Amino acid sequence: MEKIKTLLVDDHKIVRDGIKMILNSAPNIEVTAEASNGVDALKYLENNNNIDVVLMDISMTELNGVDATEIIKKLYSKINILALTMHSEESYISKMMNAGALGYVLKDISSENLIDAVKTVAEGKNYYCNSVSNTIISKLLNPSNSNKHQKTSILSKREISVLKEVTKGISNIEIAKVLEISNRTVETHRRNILKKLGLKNTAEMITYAIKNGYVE
Amino acid sequence: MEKIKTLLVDDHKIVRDGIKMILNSAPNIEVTAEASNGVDALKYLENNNNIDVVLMDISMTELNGVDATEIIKKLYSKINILALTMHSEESYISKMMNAGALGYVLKDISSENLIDAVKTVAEGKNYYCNSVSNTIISKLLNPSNSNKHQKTSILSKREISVLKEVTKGISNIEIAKVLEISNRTVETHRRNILKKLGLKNTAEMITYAIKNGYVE
DNA sequence: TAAATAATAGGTATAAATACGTACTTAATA
DNA sequence: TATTAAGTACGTATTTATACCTATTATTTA
Repeated sequence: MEKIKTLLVDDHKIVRDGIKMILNSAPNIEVTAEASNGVDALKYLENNNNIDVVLMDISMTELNGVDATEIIKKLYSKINILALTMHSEESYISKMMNAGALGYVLKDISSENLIDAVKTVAEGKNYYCNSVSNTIISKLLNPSNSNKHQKTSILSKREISVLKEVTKGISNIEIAKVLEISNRTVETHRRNILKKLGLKNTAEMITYAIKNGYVE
Repeated sequence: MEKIKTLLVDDHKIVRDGIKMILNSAPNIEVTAEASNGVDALKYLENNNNIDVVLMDISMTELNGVDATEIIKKLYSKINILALTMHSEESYISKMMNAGALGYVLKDISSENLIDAVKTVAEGKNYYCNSVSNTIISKLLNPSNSNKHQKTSILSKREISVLKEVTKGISNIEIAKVLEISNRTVETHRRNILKKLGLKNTAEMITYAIKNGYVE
């Protein structure tokens, strides 16, 4: 039987090493390559045509997992991607699935289930670990519950720029200078951001931005 | 030769599994137990007297790595603790070392170096991975460089309480109600926090609080 | 014991953010 | 083509936060 060839993408070497040992212990899975960020992963895929499944972390320097997933699916549609991350927030899940991931598992998964996940995704099927599928199901059953977070991706490009500037701790007037618009426009963007996300002030905005990966 | 008995504390099962395989592959190290947070780690140590080295993550629910380290060193001074985390910020390093950790390594460490680290710490000696020792050295060479972060721990208890409330996005008047003090006192605390940390507004305060582990 | 710090709180003033309404232009879409 | 969303911007008013200053009490430290 042909082994499933995987590419591990995670910025922590010791985590890669550990997962490598776990997957290599499965008879029909092989860790063929690894990368510490999205850019390195893309470089590897450019030069090699032997990967079946990519295990992708989300939080990485250089190129994050969501964007990397999107690019990989565009360039190499046959490669299946399994998100392997510590983020259980719905916004991350939907971002990764929209980007083209087939599966989504958290890092508190057991070795056995991780092996299952890789096999399932390799067959082109979806795989979610329990807590992730619960999140998805509760969203389907109670969509109003998740409206607040759903609207995350509804932020426009300009609003995201403003949000990023706000987290730097600079005033509207300074933000206006950076973005080359009026400070009144910055105010309007801030108001719309708060409205869209159901937040009420700077403090909530920044907590939101950090938790949802708009900064760092 | 007697094996070094270790306790792994990390909230992600797959990470524990991986590190377990790495350490168990070393002839004189053995992963004797594991815990997913500080509380569970303490429970294990209460009932068992067989651990030489604790590998401790920092960010965990229930009881974080810094506090857990402090408690373990007080109760079981013979146990040596190695911090194993993704945080390279100086504030985390000094917090863990002050709490009583002997070593500090990042999760991008190689398997070989991790095994070295465990052996070194087991002998009661300090171990730092390269990037960590560089951070420490640059601090010694240029202390002014780190003044801003040094002052972290200078926040008083009350100031920390206020800081935590601020990150919730509630107003001074609401914070005052929660802490049962005047809103003018809250203002004073906020002003002192900003002054001590060299920050200038709510936005910077929240970014600071999140990055330095005061919340979540 | 003298000095410093923590925790408390008020006066007064300014700066910044938020609320709500309105409005124009352009591009995308039903 | 009519409508919607994005991006721009202003008027006015209110609420919050920040900037100074001062001050009392208790505790800690030099």
